[in-house]
Amino acid sequence: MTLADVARAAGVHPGTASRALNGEALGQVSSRTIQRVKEAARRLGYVPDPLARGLRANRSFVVGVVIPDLTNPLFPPIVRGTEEVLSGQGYTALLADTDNDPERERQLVSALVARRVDGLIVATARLAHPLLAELAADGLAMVLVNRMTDTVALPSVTTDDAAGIAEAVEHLVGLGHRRIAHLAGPPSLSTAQARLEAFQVAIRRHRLPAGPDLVVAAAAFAIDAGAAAARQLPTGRRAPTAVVAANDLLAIGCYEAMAEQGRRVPDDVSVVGFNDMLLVDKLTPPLTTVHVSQFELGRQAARMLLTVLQDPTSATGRLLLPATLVVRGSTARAATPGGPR
Amino acid sequence: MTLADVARAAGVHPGTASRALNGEALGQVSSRTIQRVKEAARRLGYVPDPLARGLRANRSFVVGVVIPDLTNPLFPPIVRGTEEVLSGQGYTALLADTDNDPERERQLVSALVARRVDGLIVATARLAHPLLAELAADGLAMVLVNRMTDTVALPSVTTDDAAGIAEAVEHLVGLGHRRIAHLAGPPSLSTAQARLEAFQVAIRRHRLPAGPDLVVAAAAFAIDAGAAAARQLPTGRRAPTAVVAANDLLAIGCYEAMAEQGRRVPDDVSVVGFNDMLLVDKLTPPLTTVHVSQFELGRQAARMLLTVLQDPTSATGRLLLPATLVVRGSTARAATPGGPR
DNA sequence: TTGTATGCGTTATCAT
DNA sequence: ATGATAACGCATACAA
Repeated sequence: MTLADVARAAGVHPGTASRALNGEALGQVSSRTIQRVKEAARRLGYVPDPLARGLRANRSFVVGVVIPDLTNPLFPPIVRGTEEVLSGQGYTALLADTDNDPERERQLVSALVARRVDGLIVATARLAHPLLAELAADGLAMVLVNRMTDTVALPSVTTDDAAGIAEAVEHLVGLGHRRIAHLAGPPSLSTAQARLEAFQVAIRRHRLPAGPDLVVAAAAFAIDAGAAAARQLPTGRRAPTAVVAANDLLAIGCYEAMAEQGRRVPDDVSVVGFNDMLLVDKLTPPLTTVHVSQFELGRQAARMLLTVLQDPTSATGRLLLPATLVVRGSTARAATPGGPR
Repeated sequence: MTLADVARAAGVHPGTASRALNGEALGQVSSRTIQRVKEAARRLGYVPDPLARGLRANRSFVVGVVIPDLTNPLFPPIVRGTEEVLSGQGYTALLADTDNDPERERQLVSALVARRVDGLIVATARLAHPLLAELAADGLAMVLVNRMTDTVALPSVTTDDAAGIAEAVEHLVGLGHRRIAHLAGPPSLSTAQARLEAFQVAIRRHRLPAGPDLVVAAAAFAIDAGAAAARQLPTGRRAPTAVVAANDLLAIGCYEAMAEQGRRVPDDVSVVGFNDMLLVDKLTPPLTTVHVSQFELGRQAARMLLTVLQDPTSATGRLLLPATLVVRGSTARAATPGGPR
């Protein structure tokens, strides 16, 4: 079933049939012919060939979704969100999992570009990211999700990290904590940076102790890295009574490190995570964490990209989605040394 | 950079350039020209256009990956596995998340077919699955992964469910358990069916009590459904001392139900899961479960599909990947009533 | 408003 | 062994 078949059945020229089916916007085809052509198309079960269309029109109705690691529970909901709104608008998602490897990312992205993707939804942004700058310079439509870039201003949909961290610290302060530590993420990522800065702001606002030993950066957003970092927190008298982790995985690593040191959560030390990842409510104790709707992150990113695709002149900026603390069992009132037991 | 550019740079005709770059198999082009063309292509950074190639050759080098729910931790590793081997062979993965909705599945699959996918990797198979039968009848290349179909014989890569369940029951019997229950999955899925059958076989082999109250099917492979099912297990004297869950999520639901009933895991009741999902080793107690390499499942499925695509006459069957028990903290020696305390 | 012609980048079939 | 040419299915600039 090709366009030519439909045209023949409708008794018009293929070119006319094409216009009848597509560019209604231009309104330069008689409504009677439109009816005839559409009817014929329906009757013949005609379905346009995206390949031919893409080859000719230079658009594919395919969007590339670039993910650092699908195995990280953070990202599947994002992908689902994008996929949902994209497929609703006739687009499909071409998935690329970079495995956190910039080299692999380059390869996969060129493959996507070679396939003439109409745009990219990128969840792999690092603060310094030459590749993204190049792509943007080439005029490729692009929306960042979850993480942002430092070097080049690109449309993005991220979490309101600052608000989330502020709320977390507020919560701990309310419980009487004063020595609060931060388990930061890898400094190359905007999420890590934003949460660290928000933490420092909150600490200053509440005039809490801010020794440099109370901030340790993990090498990656992963359980092991979180445990390793948590082991470097001060112990004994200088030990924090609460830890704000930049991410749930780091918080889980913190659980492990605390257990090794014989410190109980939350009796001896409170722990707060970030993201409200799947299953963290099933841990012992259930993790108090900053909830983020990853799903909504994906949906909004897709919407933003579609907006850009449909009107390249439309203004795009940075959308920050709300983050709210959900209190579970990993935070408790600070033990007051010398106070009531 | 088009093929014509490369041809001009190499001083040959585009047709020749095409042959030089592709059909080496036919060996009908002088090796000197091959060198020249390849050199020119490399120098110019030529990358073939998959759309044009697909339009002409009637293949897209795109494979559709159909997933029931990317949010279920079982599936991301499978997707990654497929994506890894596909991208290694010049293919890309078009992702479709059906959200467990057959209607949505139909839509998404037609979209994939319209895009001329060369084949499908399907993780959504139900035992009775008309859509898959239709597609197979239409000659679409297809490999099932994780789940199989009953009605039509399709190439598949799944877990050796029977072996895994057998080992789990063996382990429990070795710990002295005799009243062992099974938390089965939804009967429409091959994985649920296979695990249930394997459980019954094992029970018979060991001549264990097999009351019908010791098998409860959950409505879905989900935590809530698992908890609901576990609540229906007998309590009191007839209560099982061990539960084999068809899936880790069901096992987690079982944890909850047992906690509600005041029964401790593993002291009062042992629990075994299936899949060795992410984070189940961080639960309290860490879950004893049957480990399956979902990643490998995805890789092998992709390999099988590529084999079919490259040689449609090649024999394909059912590949069963090994499943091995990993013992953690959720299983313990059976309390021997009247025995030593 | 509709028809005509051309080209998107490749590959396959012919001829040389 | 290579060159010439057509065709894959569609969209668009131009002509009518």
